[in-house]
Amino acid sequence: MVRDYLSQLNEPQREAVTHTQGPLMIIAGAGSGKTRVLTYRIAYLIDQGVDPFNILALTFTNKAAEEMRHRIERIIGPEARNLWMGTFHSVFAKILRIDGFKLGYTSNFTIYDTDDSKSLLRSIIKEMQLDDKTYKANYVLNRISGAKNNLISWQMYNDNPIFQAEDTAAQMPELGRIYRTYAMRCFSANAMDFDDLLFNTNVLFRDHLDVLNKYQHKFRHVMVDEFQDTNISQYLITRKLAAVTQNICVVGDDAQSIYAFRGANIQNILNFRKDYPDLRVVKLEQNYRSTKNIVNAANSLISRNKGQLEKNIFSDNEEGAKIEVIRAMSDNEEGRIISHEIFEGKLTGLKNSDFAILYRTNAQSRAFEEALRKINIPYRIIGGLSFYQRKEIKDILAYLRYTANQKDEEAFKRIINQPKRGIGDTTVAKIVVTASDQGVSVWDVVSRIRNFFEGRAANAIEGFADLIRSYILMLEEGKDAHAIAMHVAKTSGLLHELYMDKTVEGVARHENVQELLNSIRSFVDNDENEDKSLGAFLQTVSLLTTADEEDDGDNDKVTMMTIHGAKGLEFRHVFVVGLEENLFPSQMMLKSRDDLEEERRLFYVAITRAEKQLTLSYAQQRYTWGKMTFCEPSRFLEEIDSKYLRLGDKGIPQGFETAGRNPVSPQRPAIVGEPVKRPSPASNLKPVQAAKPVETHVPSPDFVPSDTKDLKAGDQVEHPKFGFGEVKKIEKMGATAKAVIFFHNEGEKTLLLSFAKLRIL
DNA sequence: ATTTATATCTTTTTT
DNA sequence: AGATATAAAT
Repeated sequence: MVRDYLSQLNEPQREAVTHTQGPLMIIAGAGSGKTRVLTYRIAYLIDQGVDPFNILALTFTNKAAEEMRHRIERIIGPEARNLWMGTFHSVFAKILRIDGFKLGYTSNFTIYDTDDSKSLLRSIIKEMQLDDKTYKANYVLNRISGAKNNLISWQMYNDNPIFQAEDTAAQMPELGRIYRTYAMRCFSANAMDFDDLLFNTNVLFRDHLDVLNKYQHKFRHVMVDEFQDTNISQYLITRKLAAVTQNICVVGDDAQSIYAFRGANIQNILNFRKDYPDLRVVKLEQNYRSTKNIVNAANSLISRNKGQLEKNIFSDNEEGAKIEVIRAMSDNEEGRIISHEIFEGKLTGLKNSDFAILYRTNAQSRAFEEALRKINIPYRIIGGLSFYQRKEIKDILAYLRYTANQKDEEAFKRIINQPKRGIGDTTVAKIVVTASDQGVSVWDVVSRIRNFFEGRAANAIEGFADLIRSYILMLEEGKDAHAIAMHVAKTSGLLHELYMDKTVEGVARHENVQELLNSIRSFVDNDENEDKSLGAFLQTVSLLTTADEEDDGDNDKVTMMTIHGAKGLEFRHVFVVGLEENLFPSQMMLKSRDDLEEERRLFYVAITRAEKQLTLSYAQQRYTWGKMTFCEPSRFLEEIDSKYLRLGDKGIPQGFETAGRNPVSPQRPAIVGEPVKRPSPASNLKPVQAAKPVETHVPSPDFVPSDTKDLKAGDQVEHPKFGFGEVKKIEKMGATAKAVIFFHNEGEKTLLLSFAKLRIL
């Protein structure tokens, strides 16, 4: 049966949907209707008689999977529930939960997040008595992660002299040993980090052919979305799964590959051709999303990258408005201008949800938050400090993790003295030593502490052990995740501690915990989750994407996120902000990987999110690490063919709180001097009309920050960014002192004096 | 053993 | 500016 949805597709799209037997690669340009094709393809497979149970679809975020599942459900009905869909990590975590025992893991293994991994590495480095300044946990983790993503085990790493040589050259000859210890510690903690989920799946399929066989026959059709962002480890898993049926379909766009930093490999696309000689390739080249102007501008940018897969992205949409380029004096002004533009856009009938602000780093969101709040535009931030990374949440989760898995060393370290129960570092160290001396686990010592220790600390530990035992008992009785979490929150003392804390933060934290409990309840109440156990919940939670977090139901909000988070989304009007050299392209990326092309692809992704309107902005100065720095416009601004651009005729927003703003304090005479010379941008890109510089404080030419140690209340001061103000009070805390200063233009600020660039007048 | 004060570092993106 | 680690004081 051929449903009418096929008639809604163009020729290549239809081919992508109906080519169901044998390997298929879909090169899907930005906005080419990829999601629609994937959805219909699955629906079509089911219409052709394939059981949803036999279809595996790997997506980039869990949210994307859920969304697709719902779309499919609308076409083919509730059968869609049986599809296997999700991220690589979540699908293979599920498989490892079932079959991981063959590798020596139990089904309730813990998933270590990046923080856990780093913390474990830090303690290993310390134990090995290595210098933690040469061996940075971050770097070490990256190195190990890179190895795992290329399927290099710690044994192989240590056997291969090339790695030794590399590490010695980098002054870190002990990396191999660290890798070894790390891997063994994770294993004995019954824990896997993110990379292990993929690595161990590979090992499982390599060493246990019965398991491989089972899944090869189960998944008769395998589909991979965002194929350009898969790494070798992921690729090999899919290749193995599809080895029998050869029914593998990958969808990707080399121009949108932006995760090489975490091991993604565009080579996969090329390898794919070699691995499947009778591969069918379909190119989706028509962009349905954006105006001609935006599509052409994006093409003009991306054509600067070498080694593109050949394709010709075009649009039949209207010509559309030109891309607006805005120059702002400062990061704060950038926020003001853009919030103002959104305000104006809404006057023309657009909704908040039509707008998105995209930036390179999460830290950039601050200026926009402030500006939007000021004029009462609701917004939503995706990413950043995620809900599940907050301390209070991680504490509760650590209790739950420890209840599920007493070998979880990181969880143990987190909760043993949280809330305070008089068990300090020395006590913990004693326990750990005893455990390894006796050749038993830490939990063995803790749960039978009387056999080893007595005294004050032993009492506290006994109390802790009893607590945990009561939780384990609930787990064994088969109580669901919510019942256990509720009990843990109440009896651990965490909730009570937060309840007692009446500060603003304390109340917020208490609410966060309540929210966590609610979300556990909805997990348990959700009929789509068949496994309601604590273990199932924990695994789901640790693999949540930042994009997965629920919103509060009010959806008409301006969206703010990093460009990485924006993949797969589209908005009517997109602002790409912070287009400054060293910020975007990121200095870090250029320094560590020397990869301008990936940054350019990132910019390409950002641009192609826009449907009708695109605004690019950069600031001339910006506060970073408490210091004001001058910025140069990003080279990317020049890389777009200027015929698609309209250079800022909109310097500074009129009205709002900026009116009447003046660099000169009303109480002080203007300081006369040469106009401040700003370093002229190396770029030849000049806005048609210079922005009026009146809006921000221009520091006096002879600005020399005074020694602030004799600063006192009542002093008049000048600050290069905030302008003139008066000191309200000084808060001294030992060597660190803070000054509360009322700035005439900016209001009250609290400055750390060791950072503050203040001039006493 | 725990709390508080001081010193040091960080610098990106995310499963 | 923030977090986190170390040192000193309670």
